[in-house]
Amino acid sequence: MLGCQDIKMVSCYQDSGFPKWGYRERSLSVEAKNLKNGEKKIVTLLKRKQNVSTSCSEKTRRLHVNTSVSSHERRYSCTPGQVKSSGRYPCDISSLGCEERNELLVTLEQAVAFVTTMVFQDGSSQLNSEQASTSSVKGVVVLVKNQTDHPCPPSHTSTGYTWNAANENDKLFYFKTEQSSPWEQEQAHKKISWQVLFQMLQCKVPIICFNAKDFLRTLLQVYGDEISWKQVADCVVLDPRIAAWLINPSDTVPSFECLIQKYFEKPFSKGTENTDTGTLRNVSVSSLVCFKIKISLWNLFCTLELPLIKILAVMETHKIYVNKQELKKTSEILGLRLKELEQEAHEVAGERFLLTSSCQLREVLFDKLKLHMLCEKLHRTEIQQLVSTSEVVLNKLQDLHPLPKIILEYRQVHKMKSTYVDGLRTCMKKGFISSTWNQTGTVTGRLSSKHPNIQGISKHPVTLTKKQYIKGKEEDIVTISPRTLFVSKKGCTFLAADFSHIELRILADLSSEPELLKLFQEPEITDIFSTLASQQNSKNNLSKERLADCLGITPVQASQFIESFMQKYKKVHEFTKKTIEQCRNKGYVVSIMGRKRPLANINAQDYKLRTQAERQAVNFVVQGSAADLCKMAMVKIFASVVISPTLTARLIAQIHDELLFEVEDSQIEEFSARAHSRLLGLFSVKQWIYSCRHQVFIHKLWSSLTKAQQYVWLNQLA
DNA sequence: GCGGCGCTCGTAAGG
DNA sequence: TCCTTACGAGCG
Repeated sequence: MLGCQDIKMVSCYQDSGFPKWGYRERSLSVEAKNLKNGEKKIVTLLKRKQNVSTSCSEKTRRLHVNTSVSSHERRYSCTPGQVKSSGRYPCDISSLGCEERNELLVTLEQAVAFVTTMVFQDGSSQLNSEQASTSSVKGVVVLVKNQTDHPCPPSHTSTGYTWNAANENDKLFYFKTEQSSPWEQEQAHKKISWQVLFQMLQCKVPIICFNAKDFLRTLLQVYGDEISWKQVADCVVLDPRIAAWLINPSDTVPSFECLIQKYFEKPFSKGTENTDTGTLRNVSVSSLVCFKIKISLWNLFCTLELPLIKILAVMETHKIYVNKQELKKTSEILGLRLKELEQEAHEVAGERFLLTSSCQLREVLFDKLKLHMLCEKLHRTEIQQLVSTSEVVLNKLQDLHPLPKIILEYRQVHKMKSTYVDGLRTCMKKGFISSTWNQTGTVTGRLSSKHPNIQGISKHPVTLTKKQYIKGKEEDIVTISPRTLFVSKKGCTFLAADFSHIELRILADLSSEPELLKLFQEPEITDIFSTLASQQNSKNNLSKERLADCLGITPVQASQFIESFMQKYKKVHEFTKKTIEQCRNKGYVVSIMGRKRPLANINAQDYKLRTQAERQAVNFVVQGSAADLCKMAMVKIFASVVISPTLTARLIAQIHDELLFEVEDSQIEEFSARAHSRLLGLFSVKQWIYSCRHQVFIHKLWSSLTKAQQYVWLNQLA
């Protein structure tokens, strides 16, 4: 699988606290005179190797060419400056004199790549901490790759690496981000730091960093006054972790060390013992990582995932304000309601028990009341195969006893309180929240968010039917809608741009079923259709009369509709069969943008495992492709805001098929129009909170596009 | 004996 | 169906 056409990324790093780094016979001592223990740790170097195969060299070189044109031009138009602390010594830039600082800035202009690593207070770094360290950031180490010659002579076998990790022209420096010294000195240091960073960001030379998102976010947090989010959005970052995840989204890479383990300790190509790895394995001080991205993933990596890093970093630095008073009030109201429900439940059950415990509830419902005797085929739990107490089961038991209904309401209210109200409060600092976005947390290519999980915030309001919460006020209906707890900044509005039935559309396209595609061209039918599709069980027979009634069409038309519906099923079945077949042959499936998911169990003996893998394969193609499109939309809309001199709209969340923005009221029209034009109207843009005060922008849908436009769109992405 | 910690399980929200 | 996060109970 990993042949010479692979793009190679090579990284050298220091895995002990020892303040020097070695590289094969060339072991270079770093006298970190200006650094403290923890700061000495890190030297990273990551270098892209030039491709060897002529047939793909064009492709692999693209990033290099694209990103270094400007610096390349500059490089030959001026004399390289000599920075005193040349190369091997990570000098603290605060110790530099005025001239030396200028020299440093000149050096930066000539760089072809930067490799950065954050160092934390506790002495750990981005390379040896398990995950985003909770410890605060102390400083940043930067390696400036400054070679004017070609990085590596081409080699013609996968074993013939020429590791050219350290170049004489490379510079290494360090700057603090924490406040420690007296104010004036601090300001001076801060100034040079952000000048350096400014230079790094705007020169469009790749910044290579493990966990690059955390790095960029920190920059925005520390230098937020000096460096704008649009500047950060403009830089070029590379993150080996993302690359590893693209190669196989299933294996998690918790740390840089794991990355090395996976891509270095193992032989690169089967059968041949790499002489370089053999040598290097013996070098106990440093390790190397080499990971590879197939050509097929390169485009996805560069056009989608890398730009996303910056977008997520910017999103994480945006403050989403929360209505604190409302939060407190609703928490109390919900708490009261829970108490009431608890009491009611105890009364009807005839005993006290813990309502939140499914075990205890099971005892009451089935051991004591024997309700399962009166109802057939109740769903069971996954592992222990006990009768479930899930919503579905409770709904079935509703008419047999008053308890299930009480439990259902209790659960609803409890979920609301614990997750959306109290949970949100624990994520808050000073009246606002910022989610953490994980780009490599899913196997399907989706994003995930946590603290709080903004993607999981309930859409639907809960209404409390009980009264007398507030004395004297006979309020008997209170509705609580979690999304309204978020408040936009003054003079701004939350706007949501969302795809409509994205996965179904993708299925239509992938199964290339004309009947199905046609359905999307009739907007009125679309909704009903999708409702039917989601509700319709294969067993549940749909009569043409009922459908005719439902759609307001004649039974003849209805039966035609049903036929096309069944036709769709047939085509979809063919699609799933084809997908599974491909997966069996290749061992993996791909999405429309080339995202991969290997499925080891696809050829398993075990029926259960095999069929699960089959479902996963089909699901991946659809869900993964949808994720591709949504990410693409994100990148495009974000970019259009970044290049606009006027727009200030902030992307604040992605809820899979929906993008949430905070837009200045005066810019709503302009923003909507731009979002719309960028995506050929695939999005509808409307106010986020679904209390739907007014529709801001009426969209054109996919369905209203011509076939040609649809193809343009899809081809653009493919 | 008790509380903290980490784990699995069940449930339910998002898509 | 599948894939996420979050929460609480219960166990060791």
